Amino acid sequence: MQITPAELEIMNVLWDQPGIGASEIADELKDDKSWNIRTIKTLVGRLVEKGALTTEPDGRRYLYRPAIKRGDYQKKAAKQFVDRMFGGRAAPLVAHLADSRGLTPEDIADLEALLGDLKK
Amino acid sequence: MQITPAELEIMNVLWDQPGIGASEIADELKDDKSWNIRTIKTLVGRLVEKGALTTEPDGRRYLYRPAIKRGDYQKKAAKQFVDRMFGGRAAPLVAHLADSRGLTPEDIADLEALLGDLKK
DNA sequence: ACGTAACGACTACAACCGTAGTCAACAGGG
DNA sequence: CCCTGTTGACTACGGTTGTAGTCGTTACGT
Repeated sequence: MQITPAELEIMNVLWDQPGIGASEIADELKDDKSWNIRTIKTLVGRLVEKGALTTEPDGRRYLYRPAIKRGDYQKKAAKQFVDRMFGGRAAPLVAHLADSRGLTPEDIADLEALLGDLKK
Repeated sequence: MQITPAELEIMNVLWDQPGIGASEIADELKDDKSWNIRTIKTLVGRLVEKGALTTEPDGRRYLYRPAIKRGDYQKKAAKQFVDRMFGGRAAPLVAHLADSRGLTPEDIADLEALLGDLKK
């Protein structure tokens, strides 16, 4: 199941607040993206078609919630990205992030802890 | 400059062997992708249009080489990916990779070295 | 010298993506 | 009770992407 960047914005809102309707999604996004409510409904509709969202009737409308877990999707996408971009090697990716200051001190601490676990 | 997944395959070949022609690219890819030579030429043409490749006449044909450095592109793509997928945090990405066995022991060693540098 | 094969230039075309409009039904405010 | 706004369903449409075909030219083998 392929989720496009625009669709991912919708998924992110619903992963944070599962079980809301289209207009609540629009409220949530209106500060970042200037999307017409129609656009949001189209994206939601496509996600439902793809099976990425489940629907639950709520009176005259639907409430939506993700059919896949955020972590699962992130894991798959991360693997795919590293494969395509770095031939499957993760270290160069982290090196690039470090180089572009994409790593906060917090990230570095987290990574250290993670590596400690991995070595065991 | 936007490079699509299919185009990236071409770029990867040319980053490894800059200055080859379309049929050499096809040779290089024929084991992994079953692409018609026409398809490859279309992709190459689009990359040239976009300015991602430079051309150099070689008799009756062209030789191609990347106009952008692999590392630069990787860095930009990595940042964009982490922003979209993980809200800019790198640690969760690495955690997912670790979880899906996307990290080789070699990666882990590299990351350790990298973190050593970063802490300084 | 001639046919074949390879080259670049141009064209094709369906699916997908971003962005939105139309339509008919209905719910709620005055 | 009627108007207005909101909802889902369906439709639209230009641009991008993947995948390739056509055409005219030219180099090379025989």
